[in-house]
Amino acid sequence: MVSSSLSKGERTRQAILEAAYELFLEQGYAATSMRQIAERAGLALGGIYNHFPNKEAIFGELILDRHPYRQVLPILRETPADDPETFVRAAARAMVAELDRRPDFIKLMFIEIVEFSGRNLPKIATHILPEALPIIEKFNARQGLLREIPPAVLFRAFLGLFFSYYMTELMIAGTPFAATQPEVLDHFVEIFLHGILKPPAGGS
Amino acid sequence: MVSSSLSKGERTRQAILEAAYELFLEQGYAATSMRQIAERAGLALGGIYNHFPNKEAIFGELILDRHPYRQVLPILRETPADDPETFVRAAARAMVAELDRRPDFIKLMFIEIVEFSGRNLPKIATHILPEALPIIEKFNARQGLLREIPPAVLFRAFLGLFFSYYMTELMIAGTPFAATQPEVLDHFVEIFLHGILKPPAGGS
DNA sequence: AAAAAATGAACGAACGTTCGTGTTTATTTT
DNA sequence: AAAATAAACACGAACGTTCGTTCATTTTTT
Repeated sequence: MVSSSLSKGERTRQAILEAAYELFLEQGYAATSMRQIAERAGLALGGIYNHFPNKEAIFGELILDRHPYRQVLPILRETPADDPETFVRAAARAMVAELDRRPDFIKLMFIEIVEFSGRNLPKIATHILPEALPIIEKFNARQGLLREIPPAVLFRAFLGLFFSYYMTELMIAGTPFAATQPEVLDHFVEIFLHGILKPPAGGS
Repeated sequence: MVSSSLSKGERTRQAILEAAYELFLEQGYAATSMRQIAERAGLALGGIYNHFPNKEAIFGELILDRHPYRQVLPILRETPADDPETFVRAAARAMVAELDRRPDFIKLMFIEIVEFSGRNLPKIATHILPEALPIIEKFNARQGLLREIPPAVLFRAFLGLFFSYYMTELMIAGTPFAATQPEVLDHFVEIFLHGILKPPAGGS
């Protein structure tokens, strides 16, 4: 009998989490039944309760581990930060590409907000803070080249602007506005770096 | 008998919509039952079906009329646009204040995304375009003072940046990070106007 | 042999919707 | 103005499903 590195119990536990994750994303939390989870995880209905006390416990474990920040922060951490301009440019691209690759992380957070009234948000934020610090430090390290704005605020604005870029891109897909030019992301980078105002005449 | 300006039928119809609206916001769509809606609207269960063919039709009507854009666009339209700088400053404040006043509009949109997989988004976008045009025009009118970025993109970046400001403000309320300084919004305005980079020496 | 995991029938409760019936409002005919 | 008819609205029991959870039992893993 081939033995896995994980115990049998741990393996079905993971299968339950993965099945629930997929179903929550497809249908939301309330619309997903324990029977569906059991079926997709490949075990009988009652078996779930050997691993989780109830339905909400499954969601509670998922929301801590799969969250857009958990998805995006590692990407940003690995983006080289030689100077702010190239960092922002590269980081924006990498972040949007990653969200595009796995849009599901965002949806799980929305489910949390909609169906749990954001009850778990504080726990999530606390859970994630350590990962955000090194990236904030990237803005801090080049402070000499930046306006006098706290690095954490710069970071927050960065996340917000490009996160919303991705969200609106999603929203208008399949609408009459969908004639979106590919350079819009570049415009966003431009705004983040230099602002919307025309530079005073003669400037660089 | 005191007669209202609305017919009896129209009045209970509105009562149903209002009751459903409140309940959807409190619990989400799937977790709200027709019985709850009937009770809060003050009529019997079956009576709902004299006004709506089914549950989804109630939501479909709500999502068209109550949407963060519908809430925010009128505010922005009334903000004076003498020059871009004061316009952005005033508009950002007004927009955040309005979201703060009625946070529920946002949640309804999240419900749409989570529990209907954004199925209604194209309809919503089309529905709202006419209201957005005059505001985009505000950016366009002062094009001489702005970088060469399409006005619609400027508008989108504006909405995205300050919308996300509000969202993150919401998220960190009640967390250890909540020591947010009131000037963060000013920093966001600064970034939107001038960017994050320090101006070249000797600049304005 | 003991513990852990899997099974599926069963439970009571709640779900969205239908339906027959009664009641109120509106419209038409006297 | 009154009476008669039609249309709209309100009711709540009932239908067939499905829900989350429990449980006694069997199978598999330690």
